[in-house]
Formats: sequence, structure tokens, C-alpha cells
Amino acid sequence: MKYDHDDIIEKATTLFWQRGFHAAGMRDIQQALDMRPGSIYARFQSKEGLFKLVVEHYAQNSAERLKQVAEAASPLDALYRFFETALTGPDEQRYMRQCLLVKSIAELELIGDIARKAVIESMQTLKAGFKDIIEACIEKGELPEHTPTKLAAEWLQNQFVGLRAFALMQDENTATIQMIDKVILDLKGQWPQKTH
Amino acid sequence: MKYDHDDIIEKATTLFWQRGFHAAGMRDIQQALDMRPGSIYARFQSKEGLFKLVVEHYAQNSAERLKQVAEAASPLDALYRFFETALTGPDEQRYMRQCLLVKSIAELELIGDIARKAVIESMQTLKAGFKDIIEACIEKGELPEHTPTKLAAEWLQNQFVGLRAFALMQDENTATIQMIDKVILDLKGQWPQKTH
DNA sequence: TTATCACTTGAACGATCGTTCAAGTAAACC
DNA sequence: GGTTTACTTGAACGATCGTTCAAGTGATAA
Repeated sequence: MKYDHDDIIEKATTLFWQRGFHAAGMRDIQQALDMRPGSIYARFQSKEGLFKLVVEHYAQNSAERLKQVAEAASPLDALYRFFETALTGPDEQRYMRQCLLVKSIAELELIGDIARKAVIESMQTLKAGFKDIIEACIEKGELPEHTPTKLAAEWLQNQFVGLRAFALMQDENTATIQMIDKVILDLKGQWPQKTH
Repeated sequence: MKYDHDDIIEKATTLFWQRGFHAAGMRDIQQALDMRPGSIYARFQSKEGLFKLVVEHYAQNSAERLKQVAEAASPLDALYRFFETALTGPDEQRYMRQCLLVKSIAELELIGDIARKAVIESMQTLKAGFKDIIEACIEKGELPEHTPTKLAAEWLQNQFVGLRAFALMQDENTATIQMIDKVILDLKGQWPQKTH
């Protein structure tokens, strides 16, 4: 094995994150990984197979970070910092403001079945991560007892998705920070009744 | 002029809305419009030129609908119904739940300069539409006087963007409806201080 | 020593991409 | 009637796409 596996996946992650699945051509991939097509196909079967590994690697990483938030002394503070870090990175890492998974969802129909399944499953993994954070906040008394955890988790993930798209278009961070503040306020705020 | 211009644009809108800019190939377009490549290029210069017109047509339509919301007797109620209509359409029109502009933003880097400019300008037009709605709500006493209109407009648009992505993945509408309820609650809720 | 295995190379393949162009058509203007 | 204008056709172009494959390489097992 000439090339290190983790190193390959990370380089591929950067490329797919920047360009998306479709726009990252095999020749881009060959260049980014410094590998010839035969090697890539022998290892990963196809472009889609490589992408699937990238998605899984990314989701695993993200889930780990969400877990750290849930386990923090103050999960609510940690959540704030998590949002801040993810959404206001330096300009040369602007592409990282967009979630790789969200970006993939936008082109879900162009992706094959295998990778599509990996994307959707990863989104559900992260939703579970957000739910753990909500529950940790309640346990630590940072959110009211009656907060509907399932709904709040879906809402929180959705806010994160929306904010990543928002942050991507912002030139400066002040507006993004205000949006994060609003998220924290609304998290503590009212929730709709289940019966409609 | 053999083919009706508006009819062409609407057919093209449907295709781009369903498939996105990149995935909608020229041969798909030729089939959808029942036109040969030469005709299309003589009229619209390029695929991008056609897409630009589609985006502008779509934005104009959307802005008109936002204007109707702002001019309603109860803008807040009209806003609720606007969200509901946009996000819970029938399954065969599921693609319409995603905003064409948001979908385009996801592939902004793959689109040429001309169409990209049209997309970004359209987003700003719609932001102005959301601001008008906020101001109408305040004027009618449906939102507190001290609501920060610029921030609230950005926030509302962002909620809309996020919810469209959310609704796209939902199998049933109950979760989406709850999210809309939450948006209305948060709109009436607290806002972060400008100084940070 | 030989066989097997997991990779590696780089030329080449067929398919599809957006686009061009010579040629035709029908209405409008001089 | 002739010219111009605004389309229209459909074959064909070069570029790029993801992928394949015959031929190597070097480590491991028998």
C-alpha cells in the first residue's frame, strides 16, 4: 500500500467539500490525490465509492464534535461556540462553512444510490447528535424541562443547515453572529403545541 | 416567432427547478422545449442565457407573491399561509418545495458569471420583499414596534431557505407545519442586541 | 523459488457535454 | 420584388466525462 488511506480520504474530503460531487471530476481527484485512475478504481470501485467513504468519514468527525458539545460542562455555551466555529472560519476556509452533507443533499439526485444512502444516514446520525445536546442542556438546567426534545433537535439541525447557507454568503461575521444569538434565544423560547 | 416566449420560459423553469442548472443537459432542454439546439442558441445565446431569464422570471413571480403577503389585511396570517403553501405542496410537485434560487446557490460555482449575478440579485430582491412584510406586520400591530426590521428580514428569509430544504426531506407535513409554527413564534419573540 | 495478492501506471474507450454552422422558412419593411 | 430580420432545422464539432484494461511492482505466503 503505497499511499496512506486516511490521508487519501482527507484530501478527497477537501476536494468534494470545495467542489461538490458532480463538479469534482475524476481528473481533479487524480490530481488532488496524486494517483492514477487505475489505482483509484482498484481501491474504491468508482467515484461514488470514494465519495461514500468521504461522507462517512465526514459524518463520523461531525458526530464526534457534537458529542463533545453534549458532554461539555455547559452544553449551551459549547453549542454556541460550535456554531461560531463552524460558521465564521477564515476566508480561505470559506468552503468549510457549508456542510458537506447539506451540499450533497442539494445534488442528491445526481448521486448514485449507494452514496445517497450514506448521505441520508449521516444526516440522521447528526440529528441524533443534536438531540443528545438538547437533552444534556435540559439535564444541566440550561433549557426548560418541557422542551420537546425531538422537535427541538430537528429544529436545531435545521437552523444549522440554514445558517451554513447563510454564512456562506456573508462577507463579514457580524450578521452571522447575530443569527447565532437568535438561535440560542429561540432555543430557550416557546414551542408549538403538538396538537394542531 | 413560432414558439410563445412565456411558454418556453415556463417549461424551462420547470426543468431547471426539477434538475438544477448542471444536471439539466442541453438535450433535456431541447426535449422539454421541443426545440432544436440552433433555435435555442439563436434566442438565448447559451444555456446560461436561458437560465438567467428563468431565474429572473422566477424571482419576479416570487416577489409578486411576497408583495401580496405584505398587502394582506393580516400580513402575519398571510405569511403563515405563504409558508404553508410553499412547503407542503402535493408529492408530484415536491420539487417545488425547494426554492429554485436556493438550489442555484448550491451550485453557484458551476454557473457562469451572468447567471450567478442574476441569482444573487434575485435573492436581494426577495430579501427586500421579506422586509416589506415585517414592516407591514409592525404597522398593523401584529409585531412589536421595536422589532429590528433589517435583521428580522434576513432572519425570515433564512428561515424560509432552511425550511425549504427541510420540507424537501419530509414524508409527511406534520413536522413541517410545526416548524412553521415555530417560525411565527420566534418572529414575535426576542431579538439579540445589536452591540455585541 | 514461485505464486499470490494488493495495489500501481497511463493510454485509451465510448458516452455525453455545450456549442456551432450551413442552410431553410416566413413575416416585415423598403 | 428584393432585402432584412428573426427565427428554425439537424448534423456535426471538440472537449470532457467516468471508466476500463493490459502490463507492471513490491511485499507476503507457501
